[in-house]
Amino acid sequence: MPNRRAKLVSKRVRRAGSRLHLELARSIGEGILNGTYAPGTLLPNEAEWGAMFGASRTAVREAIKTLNGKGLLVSRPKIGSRVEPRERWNFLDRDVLAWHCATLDRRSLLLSIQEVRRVLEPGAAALAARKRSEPQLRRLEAAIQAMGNATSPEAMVAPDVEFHLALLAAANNELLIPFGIIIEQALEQMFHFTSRQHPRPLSVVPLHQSVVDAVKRADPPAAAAAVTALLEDTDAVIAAAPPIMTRRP
Amino acid sequence: MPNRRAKLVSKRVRRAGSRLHLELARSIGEGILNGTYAPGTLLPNEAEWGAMFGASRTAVREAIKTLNGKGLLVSRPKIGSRVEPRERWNFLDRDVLAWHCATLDRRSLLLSIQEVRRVLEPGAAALAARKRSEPQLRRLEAAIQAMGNATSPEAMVAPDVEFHLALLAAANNELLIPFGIIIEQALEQMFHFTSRQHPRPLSVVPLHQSVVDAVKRADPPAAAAAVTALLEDTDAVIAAAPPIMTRRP
DNA sequence: CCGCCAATATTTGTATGATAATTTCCCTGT
DNA sequence: ACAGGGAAATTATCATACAAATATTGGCGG
Repeated sequence: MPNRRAKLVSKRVRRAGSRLHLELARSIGEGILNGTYAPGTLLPNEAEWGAMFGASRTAVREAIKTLNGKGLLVSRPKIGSRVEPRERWNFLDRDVLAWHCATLDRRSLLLSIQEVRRVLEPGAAALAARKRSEPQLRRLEAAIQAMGNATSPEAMVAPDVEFHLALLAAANNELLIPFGIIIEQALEQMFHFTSRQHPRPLSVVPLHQSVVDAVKRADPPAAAAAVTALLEDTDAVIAAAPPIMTRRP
Repeated sequence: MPNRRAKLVSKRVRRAGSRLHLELARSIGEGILNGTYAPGTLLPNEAEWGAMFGASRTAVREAIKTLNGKGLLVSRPKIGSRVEPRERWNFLDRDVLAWHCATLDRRSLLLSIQEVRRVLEPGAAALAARKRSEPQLRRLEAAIQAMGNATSPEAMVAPDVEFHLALLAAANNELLIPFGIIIEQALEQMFHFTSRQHPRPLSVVPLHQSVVDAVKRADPPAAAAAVTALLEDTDAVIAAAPPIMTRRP
């Protein structure tokens, strides 16, 4: 009975609703993001992964294909799969960003994201002021209204995200859309970051409203300035939070 | 003899060096990008794709996994694979952008890209002026030197790309890195766009140099302004090109 | 001793067929 | 009319075999 594979390697209890190859991708992907498998490293081959996880080569291959598409690794016959240098990683991919978040303390992540937002969002707002359509304006106003209607802090997050995604969309440039996921991450992380204290200053709704006003009257510099003010508000919240306790639960 | 599959559907001659599943991904991906399969459409199931291309279900599944990772579609049992709405598509993925380029005329693409560059690159340069390291400065200067040494127009493209990627890297924010793909596409397309005429004005090297100067002396506003000047130069080249003949060969 | 070439071994790539799991859809019973 | 259950379609996973690609190794000749 030659190659009887040890079946007890991992008593994997598959969570319902979670596909195996997604779980494998997450597991391997997190290992890459957190440095267990550094760039340039030659990963275990497909058979070994399969043995490790108690999964078939098929499932492993599908996971690897997924990671391949995210720029985390490349595979070649006779060589195996090698971790790509970080500059090839697609940090604007939803999963990659999530796995990255799992390895970074929340404050650093937020600072890094805010930096990008300060570069991107004012410019996007200026574009929106020039190119927005009527339905896009309505979408912005609906988001603001939903923010006003929110009764609890967590009910505020979704409309806030929606507002910023709507603003990106109003810029009418599809190449900007992928940046939306970092906004989603930012606001979600902000919510957890400030959960102990007062969630957001009461000024947020007027601040958002002034963005819409500028966009509506097609005033790009004002739109950019209004967004900048909004971001400074967020920066202030981050800066005011206790510098300790930035690890997630 | 019930379901005898027609084997002669496509006399596929596989190009050397191209893996089958990559070819399938490209074929399906282009179909999605060019609107053959609109968002919300239910795609043929895996067996049907296999029959269409004369490939096995295995290869089809790997292609689908790839597209899945790029946000172009989602698959669910009993349902099949459905094309996602455009806002989920990851346009900052190398392949997606390439497939997108194949469906757009070159001028529109360039205008769209330049719009994003004007939003992001000045800000990135300002960040670089504040946070660049010594090795990053050297990388910038090496790129400029290579540009100066270029004898032919096509020899100019690579160092030009390298310069802008180095500038992005000098901003020291990994979330900006994926954006580099757009720059690569932009400069490559620019090269083809202007291939008939004088490739780039002779002023490009000094313009790049002034960016490095500002970054070196840690002057963020000047760095942003220098990059803006560089982008305006590119805009001028695009505007000056003949408005006809924007289709690729 | 060195360089070239061919055999080889290892790993991914593709094919095939079978079974499991998931979820829509319809149908039946009340 | 409605709830619940079963059938059907499709993806998900498994197992196995073979093909293709390529780094390594060993031999051969100069």
